[in-house]
Amino acid sequence: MPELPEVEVVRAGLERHVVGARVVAVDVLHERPVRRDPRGPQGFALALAGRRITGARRRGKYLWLPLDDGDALLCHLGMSGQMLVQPADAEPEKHLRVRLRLEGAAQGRHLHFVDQRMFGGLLVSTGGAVLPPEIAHIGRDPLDPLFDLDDVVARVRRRGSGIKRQLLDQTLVSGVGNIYADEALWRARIHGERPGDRLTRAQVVELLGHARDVMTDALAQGGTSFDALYVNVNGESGYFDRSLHAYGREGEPCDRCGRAVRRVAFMNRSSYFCPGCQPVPRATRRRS
DNA sequence: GTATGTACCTGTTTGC
DNA sequence: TGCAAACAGGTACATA
Repeated sequence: MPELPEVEVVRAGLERHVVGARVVAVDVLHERPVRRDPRGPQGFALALAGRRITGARRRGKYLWLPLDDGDALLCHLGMSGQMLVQPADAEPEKHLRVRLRLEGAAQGRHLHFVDQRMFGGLLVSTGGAVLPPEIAHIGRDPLDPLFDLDDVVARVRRRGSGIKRQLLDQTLVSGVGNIYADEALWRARIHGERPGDRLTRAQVVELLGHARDVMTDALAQGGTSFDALYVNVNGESGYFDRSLHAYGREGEPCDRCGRAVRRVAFMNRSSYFCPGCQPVPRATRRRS
């Protein structure tokens, strides 16, 4: 389940393996992953053909490959997306959706966009080499040198929404997904349903620091992986899941206090927290 | 602008 | 054994 660390691993892999390559031809094998490109599948393929890849950049969970004409190939991995650099004669993956045939720096190789659940996608962003306009609304992530901590803290403390929902709001702070939100909240000993406007400045600063740290730690280990869906650009799985304290640990003892980790429904998914270290706020206590 | 809920998508697991 | 429901969850969009 790609979050910021996994996307960064993919970005770094693409930077190493495909920058400088020219796209010779594009095969769109399924239309859904290019649904956000207004040109349609054929227009998408035509817009990419002949272009040279000049870089590999990222903001939050989005990554893009700037092209030599000032446009960019914008990519989101969604739930199950992969970008794989493969030999030209490689057997196509079961869920191969888009194939870019490359020459030049990646002579004889293909870039495969593989995505089982197809929440991810690709599009050619007009004039998007520096920052695709399609993701101009996405906030900077905590690993970005220009991340404005004071501004984010102030905005969090102005809203009454639960702090976990805010952590997952990519316009506020990007890159944090369900897994790392639960881990950062566990580290900060804050329950995800605590309203942002009821937290102190120091608490929000500490929480965002933990969000940054948990993603930095994951990045150092090559990203998190829970199943075969996530592999990096060379097909190698990450293994950060061994270091998780909250996510996916329902019923297991908290590593800090020993209380059983609980799971609750949250936004059509799950939240994991320690009822000892992360007390449920009073206003929502009756619901749990 | 804020707050909240839901559709999208497929493979696997769980329950009857 | 077989089928249905639940589950995983990031993003865009709708609604109030």
